Amino acid sequence: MDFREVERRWQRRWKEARVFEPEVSERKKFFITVPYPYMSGSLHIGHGRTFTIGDIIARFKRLEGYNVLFPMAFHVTGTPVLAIADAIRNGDERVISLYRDYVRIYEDDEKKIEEIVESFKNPENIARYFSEKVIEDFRSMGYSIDWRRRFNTAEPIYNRFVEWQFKKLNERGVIKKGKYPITFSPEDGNPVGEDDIEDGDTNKVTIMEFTAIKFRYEDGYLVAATLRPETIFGVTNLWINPHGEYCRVRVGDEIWYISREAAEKLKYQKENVVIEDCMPGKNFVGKYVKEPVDGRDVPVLPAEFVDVDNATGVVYSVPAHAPYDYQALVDLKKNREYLRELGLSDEIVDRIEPIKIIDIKGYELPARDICERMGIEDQRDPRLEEATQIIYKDEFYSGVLNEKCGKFAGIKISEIKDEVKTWLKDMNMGDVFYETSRKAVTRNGHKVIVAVLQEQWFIDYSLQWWKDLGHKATDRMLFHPEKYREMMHGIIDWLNRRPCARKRGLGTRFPWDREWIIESLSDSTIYMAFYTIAHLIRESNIPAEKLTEEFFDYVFLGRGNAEEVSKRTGIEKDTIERMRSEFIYWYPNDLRHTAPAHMSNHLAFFIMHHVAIFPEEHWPGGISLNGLMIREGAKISKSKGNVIPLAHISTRYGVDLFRLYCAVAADLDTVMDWKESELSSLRKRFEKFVSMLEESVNSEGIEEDQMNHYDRWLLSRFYRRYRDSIEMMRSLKIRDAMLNMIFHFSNDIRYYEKHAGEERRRRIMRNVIEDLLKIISPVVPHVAEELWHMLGHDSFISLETLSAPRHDLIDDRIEREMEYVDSLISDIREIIDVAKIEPKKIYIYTAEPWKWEIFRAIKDSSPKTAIRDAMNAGVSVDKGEIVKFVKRMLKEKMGYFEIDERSVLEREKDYIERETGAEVIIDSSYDPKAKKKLALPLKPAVYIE
RNA sequence: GCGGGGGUUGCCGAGCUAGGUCAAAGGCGACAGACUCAAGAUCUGUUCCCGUAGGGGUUCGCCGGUUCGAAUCCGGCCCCCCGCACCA
Repeated sequence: MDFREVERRWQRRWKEARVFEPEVSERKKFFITVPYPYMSGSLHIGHGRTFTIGDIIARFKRLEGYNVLFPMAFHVTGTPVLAIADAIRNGDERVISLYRDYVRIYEDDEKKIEEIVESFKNPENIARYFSEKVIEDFRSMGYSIDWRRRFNTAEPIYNRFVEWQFKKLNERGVIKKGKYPITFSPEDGNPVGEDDIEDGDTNKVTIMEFTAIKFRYEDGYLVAATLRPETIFGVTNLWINPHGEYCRVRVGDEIWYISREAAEKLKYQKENVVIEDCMPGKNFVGKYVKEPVDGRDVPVLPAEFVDVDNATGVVYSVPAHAPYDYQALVDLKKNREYLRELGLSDEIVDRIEPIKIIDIKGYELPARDICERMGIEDQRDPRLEEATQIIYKDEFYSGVLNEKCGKFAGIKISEIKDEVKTWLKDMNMGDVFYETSRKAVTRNGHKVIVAVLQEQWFIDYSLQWWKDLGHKATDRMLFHPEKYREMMHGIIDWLNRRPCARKRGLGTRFPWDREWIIESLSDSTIYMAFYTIAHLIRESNIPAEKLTEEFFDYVFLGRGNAEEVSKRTGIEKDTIERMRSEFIYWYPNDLRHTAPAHMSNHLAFFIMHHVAIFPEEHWPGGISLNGLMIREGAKISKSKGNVIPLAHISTRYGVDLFRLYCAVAADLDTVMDWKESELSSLRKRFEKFVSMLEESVNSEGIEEDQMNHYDRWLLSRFYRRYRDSIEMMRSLKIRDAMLNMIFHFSNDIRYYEKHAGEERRRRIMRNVIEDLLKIISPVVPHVAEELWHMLGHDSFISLETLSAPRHDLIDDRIEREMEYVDSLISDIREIIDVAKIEPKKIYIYTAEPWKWEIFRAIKDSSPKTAIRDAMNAGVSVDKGEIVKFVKRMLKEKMGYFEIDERSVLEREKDYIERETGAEVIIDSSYDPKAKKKLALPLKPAVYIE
């Protein structure tokens, strides 16, 4: 078979006959989506896996009788396409050569390639060029996509849809504007992402929220930052670095004293921050500040461990619970000379005693206890970090605030921490100060700090009602593999406020603030709804302006009426009604197939946005996922140079072969390793399988009354596999189904041929070929279509429906008999091998009838009652013999199944002789080694000479 | 750190949600035989260890437990992978 020719022919005919363009009908429907690809380049085999699996599912659903919609569109919003166009415009050689390579996949003429890449200076051309190519690529992969419904995410009609989405979200009160902390580089004046940070990929930088507590000092506050605001009740003093530089800072109408570094950072976190004047840290030493809760006076003391470049550069001391504080205090008390140098009296430190505010089992005074246990003797000891971690963890989970903590007394830290924080803020005793989790610089060596965006639009996923709905949907949906359901629950819990607008990139303008562009993950959440009407918008040539809020309200939510909407928008009433019914018919999206990488963003938003906007009956039906594809053990990436473009599949491998490989190489949820060697061995086996099928096309099947025992065996095997495979496909065990139907069944065929010969194999295969082709057609549609037509059908197998499995042909007995013979043959082989015999004659002895009687009697017995049951079977044989026999049977763990051993052996005598190369004699009275008595039911005794 | 997943015989990889029929599917690799002048391809067999009669022994990350019986259930430990937001 000329696979390439076959692929092209059927792709052409599918297109001509519009077989994958489903219409609204009475039939049950199935709406499957695979996320649209991002159009910044061409797609490769790795992407191909996901789309291929999606297509296999779509095609299988058609076989099950569903009216299947599988649409596709193109994602172009966001910054990457823009960035690429910029780079090409700026003559960035790396990018230009990368894009030359991409274009070279499709074009031969170097001049033309140059022209095309030149045109990429305009980002729209990039999107357009690759969209067109992807359509070709997907067609060449045989994907059963309805292309009438395609669109790209930068089109005006789609922008209108995204605007509508945001208006609906706003109705629900989840679109908010406010402050938002991000990592930021003051020198670059830009936000920095993980990619921009030195070692950001390996050593993550997260944003920590410190509570800044205001201690009254002179005309303002000395502001100390802490991650443990609940310890404020145990504060004994403040620590300041005497060598640091501290500033008087005007923050709104307050005066704060913090380190210079902190002041610089604060400018990016609060409005109206002005540094007024700076002084050395030691100026503060020995002064007293007022602790805000009880108004106690506490001293400011010097400490070397205080880092002016961490948070506010001022920390408060809780020596009872913080190892650093405890140790610093101990050091200070020991070091009188140092005190004098700084002009401090002994008394100021001697008066300080740790205030214990947390009760916890196993500690008397936690900070002291841990320092003593670890043998820490100095505040510069690096193990203090570890000690802090230990105390923090223990206190957090099992510590309880004691009577010194006012209204928080008696509550566990883990339960009260956030409340203390809010309380401090509400009482204006505290504020928030953000700091990075570690000192970080950008790749150009610029300092990374936390900035707070003051006017950021975001979607507030933290709302409880919303999360509740998300969980509810997650509980009802289908997840495959099932383990992702748990993960989704976790992700929904973790979701928080998320910025949804940016200043740059392609996309939809923010409806209430045209300077902003809706961020491109937020515009790709409920777009499956848009597929249901996209082709009608185009068909009727409806301009984007007419796609108003009330239009979408009616079509997607059934609000208002068509008459009115038609009048207001000028869109034909019929068209509007048609769109409404199209949406009603196809929605919800029954299955979304994609890769697990999208769980925490796309898929979570997919669920959340649906539950916020749509009524329950239109919530997502399910999510299925397949793992990554790697190649020869390595990640597939342009920089590794191991990319195989999707466009090369057809010529280099063959599309059906690729599809089959995707189906069988790995289970859906595991990583698939593309190995050239496996692929070539798969090709050989597949080609052989196909030509074996071709041989049967013109053969005549075998009538049922003409069938022999081997024919029935093969049909039994086939329909058992066919029945099982349908179930496997239903539960998306595509790999198991195909291994079963193609490879395991091939072994059956080979076995059959050994018994019945090649000619008869061709004929018996004609009996099953149509059902076989159907079940494998989702995976290898071109070959299946070709053979289907060779068999004389005019219909498309792609639109056929599965026949019910022939349960009447599944015959346990006949299969057991063959197993029996084969296990006997392998026993004989083993004996020959172990005993090193040149076999001439093989004597086979079947078990005596009384053994069968007992076998029958104990078939349902437990091991404990088997002997008793055997005794009661009424067999007149020596009791000792019976016990010995039953014990052996128990050991063999033989499953009960009754066959007439002797007649099976007689029938298969020739076969056994052929396989063993010796003469076979059954139940002879010649028994020189007294083997017969060793025979068990289903396990004959053997003597070889 | 938080959340999710996993460690299986030379390698890859099923089985482990419903414990026994599991020395454990399948593929790759290796070995032997058939075919061939030869190579390749194909087919057949073998591929944890021992064994001159179909048997025995030791395995499924480590330690322990439940059970007549565990790769499969429970507890602890070690190791590995993935995601963690303003980025598609």
